[in-house]
Amino acid sequence: MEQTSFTIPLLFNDEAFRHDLLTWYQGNKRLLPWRENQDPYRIWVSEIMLQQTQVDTVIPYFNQFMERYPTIKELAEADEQNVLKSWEGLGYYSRARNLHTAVKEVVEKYDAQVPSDKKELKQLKGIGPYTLGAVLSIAFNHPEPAVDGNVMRVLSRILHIDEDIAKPKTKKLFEEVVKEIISYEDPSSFNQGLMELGALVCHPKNPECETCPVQQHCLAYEHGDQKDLPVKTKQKKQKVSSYYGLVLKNDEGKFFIQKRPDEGLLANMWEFPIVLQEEFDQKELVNWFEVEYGLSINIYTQGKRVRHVFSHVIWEVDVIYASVKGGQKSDGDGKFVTLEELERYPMPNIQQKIKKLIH
DNA sequence: CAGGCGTGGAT
DNA sequence: TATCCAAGCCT
Repeated sequence: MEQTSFTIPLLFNDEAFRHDLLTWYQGNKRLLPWRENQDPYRIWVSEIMLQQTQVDTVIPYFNQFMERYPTIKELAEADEQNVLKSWEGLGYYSRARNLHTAVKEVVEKYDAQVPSDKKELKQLKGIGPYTLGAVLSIAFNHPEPAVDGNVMRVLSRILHIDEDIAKPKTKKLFEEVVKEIISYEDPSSFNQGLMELGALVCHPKNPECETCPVQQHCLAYEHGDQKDLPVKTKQKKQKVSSYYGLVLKNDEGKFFIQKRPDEGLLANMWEFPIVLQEEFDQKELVNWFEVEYGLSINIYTQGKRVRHVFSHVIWEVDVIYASVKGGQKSDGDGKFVTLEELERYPMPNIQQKIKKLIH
């Protein structure tokens, strides 16, 4: 039997819940860099970085990003390559490109002021339902829901909602729930309090119910089945793809790298050339490279296999070392650079692994 | 809607 | 090692 709507139980004391949550949050919130003030730009950047990324991972990136791009205008004027370099290692790189695009739009259309208007904010690249609510509530104190994984987990337990949180439709349900119980006195602390509770107390596994500030409001705790909530369907297993990765060095000791396409996986990041093994056998590599790049290479050894797990695919890259004649040629997005120059190019972690094998 | 889109921490 | 999953968005 599918549940298409949800009504908050009459038993649920939303006023007492707000009070208990806000009191706990006030006394237990972490001191985080993006909580130092309410600068909408800082809140915005932090929310983008925090998408699917843990707080401890974000902190150093956020601090360096703010040091390098203290204001919207400075970010808007930056080269995308430098923005990606600042994002290097953080993952989901389209976040950085979308943020850069959005910031430029804010400079042009809104005089470099982050719009507090819901419709204007929502139209910006990279701002979806969650980030919209987060920026509106945290930066502007608007009573808008900001429903992320924490909020769905916490509220699914509190209100005993067993809808599959992996389904888009379920998030809308939680947004409706939050609209009904959010604090109009302090929407910022309410939204952050729910997330903070999810991060510090109401863990996915082994929730610390005994010390939970809203235990008395929790239906799942009352039922004793908090470990069965939230309901979430499993993700599919990643498929493995095998590649050859070519570390090419010319007579000047420079290495060949290229820029990836402007969309798809690792868009606009740089890499040592790779090719699917199912498309070209190792015997065909020399000819393939000649045809594809117009360069004659000489393979001299095969190195280690590098394994890298992405969110949806696994790469196994056999590293091939080769020399190349001449190599001043740099048509397309490929070029020869020294190891020192290589440091300036944004490269994803899989490529960093390959780079470390150079000796 | 389902699937593409990174990385690292926790168990 | 395997699996989940973390302040999601885009197409």
